[in-house]
Amino acid sequence: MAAMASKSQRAPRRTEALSRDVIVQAAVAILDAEGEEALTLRALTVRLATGYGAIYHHVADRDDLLGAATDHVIGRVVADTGGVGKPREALRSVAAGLFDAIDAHPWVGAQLTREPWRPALLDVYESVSANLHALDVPERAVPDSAGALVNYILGVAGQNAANARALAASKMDRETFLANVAARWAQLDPLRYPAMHKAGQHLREHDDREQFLAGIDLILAGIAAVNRG
Amino acid sequence: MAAMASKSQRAPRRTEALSRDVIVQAAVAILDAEGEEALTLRALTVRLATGYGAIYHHVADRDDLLGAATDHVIGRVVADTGGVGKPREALRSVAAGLFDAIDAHPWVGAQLTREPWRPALLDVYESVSANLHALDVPERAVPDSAGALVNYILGVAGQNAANARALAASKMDRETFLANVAARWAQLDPLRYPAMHKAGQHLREHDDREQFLAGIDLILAGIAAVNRG
DNA sequence: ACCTGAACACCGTTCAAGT
DNA sequence: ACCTGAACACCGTTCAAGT
Repeated sequence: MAAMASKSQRAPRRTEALSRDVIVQAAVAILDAEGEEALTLRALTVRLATGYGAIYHHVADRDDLLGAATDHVIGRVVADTGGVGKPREALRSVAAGLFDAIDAHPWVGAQLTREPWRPALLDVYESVSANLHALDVPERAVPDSAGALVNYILGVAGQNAANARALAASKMDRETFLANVAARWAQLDPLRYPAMHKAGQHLREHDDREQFLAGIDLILAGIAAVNRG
Repeated sequence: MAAMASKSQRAPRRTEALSRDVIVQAAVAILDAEGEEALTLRALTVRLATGYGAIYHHVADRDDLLGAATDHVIGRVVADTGGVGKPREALRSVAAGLFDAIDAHPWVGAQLTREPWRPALLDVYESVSANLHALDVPERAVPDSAGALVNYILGVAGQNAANARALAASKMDRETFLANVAARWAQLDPLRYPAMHKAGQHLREHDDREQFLAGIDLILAGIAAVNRG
């Protein structure tokens, strides 16, 4: 009743000061809860109880915000895992840490690829290169080797993001979604698509994280083999 | 003058029938010329001299069209290169063919990752798996090995797309753009980013396509090494 | 300096109406 | 069956105006 007394009541406004960091955290929360396309400027103004201009005062545009959110998630992963243990273990743990972060925040997978010059990926490259160096990979072989690892990680990251989007769009639970994918593959013509047909039959026993790490090991074995010869 | 006689003259309409294929080709032309964000429904109606409904009659929505355009570009690459020569050469030539297609149509790189269940990627997986099989990779090792190769290719594809977008946005020519990237890397603190700092100094001698193929060879060497042991 | 929110230009998509 | 194009719901972004 009291609220109705004055016409055209304002929405309650926030009292604490806004900052780039507060905005980035709100963006991450929206992205985690509802995915990339749910991150609209309107949704942000509602969640932060503020106006458009306030957000644009701290952030250049939507892409800048998406990039900052990605850096926010990836930054600590690399810092926490890059220098731990022997180089081979450190490499595996950077990779696993990235996989887990992208699994928890699938939108990061799409974003990492989109703006590769951002700090997030720079840190990944640097950490991978440093560990390869520690593994006694010859200096001139480091860039190609690091590129193979990082690009592989980016590929998996992108696939994860796509899968998460598809899973969300399907509105099925994870179990039935995977069963559906397997069924679609199994239905493929076994003459035209023998490998995929077969893969459809074995999807149950498949673990994404294990396969990801197997790929890392494969590439590390390749790096070792090439530099031995 | 004659045109002015009747008020509210209609835009000239196409005489030939519209088809999904004609629409896909127009989409590819727009994507190649101006990039992904230039592909608007409005731009399509103008180019095809038709209305929105005509397009939606042949195509589910914008994502469907983007996917069909990707299949259009990738489909023939795999068909043309997958079965040529010895398995190792066939594998290299599928990879190189994909690289060249993505280099010529950078938007494909972003799209391939976005909808991985589409025919485009299915064909790639199948071709890679078949050639690994022909390389005598043990059956149970094929999925992980194919995954490593395909995800690596997708990672590079995504980077290529991002680079093309950045190059277009910068409005520099390729030469000065690369020089700028190199300069930015070279400016990085050599203590915090020693590897990237060094990479900035060698970017001139760097060939993306060579590095891509070096990565393929690295992974193939890894596959061979893991299955030998 | 920091914030408000109406207004602008532009999307993808729909659908009643036409042939 | 195939096509038209006004209309709708919704974007990101701007900017005159407020504190």
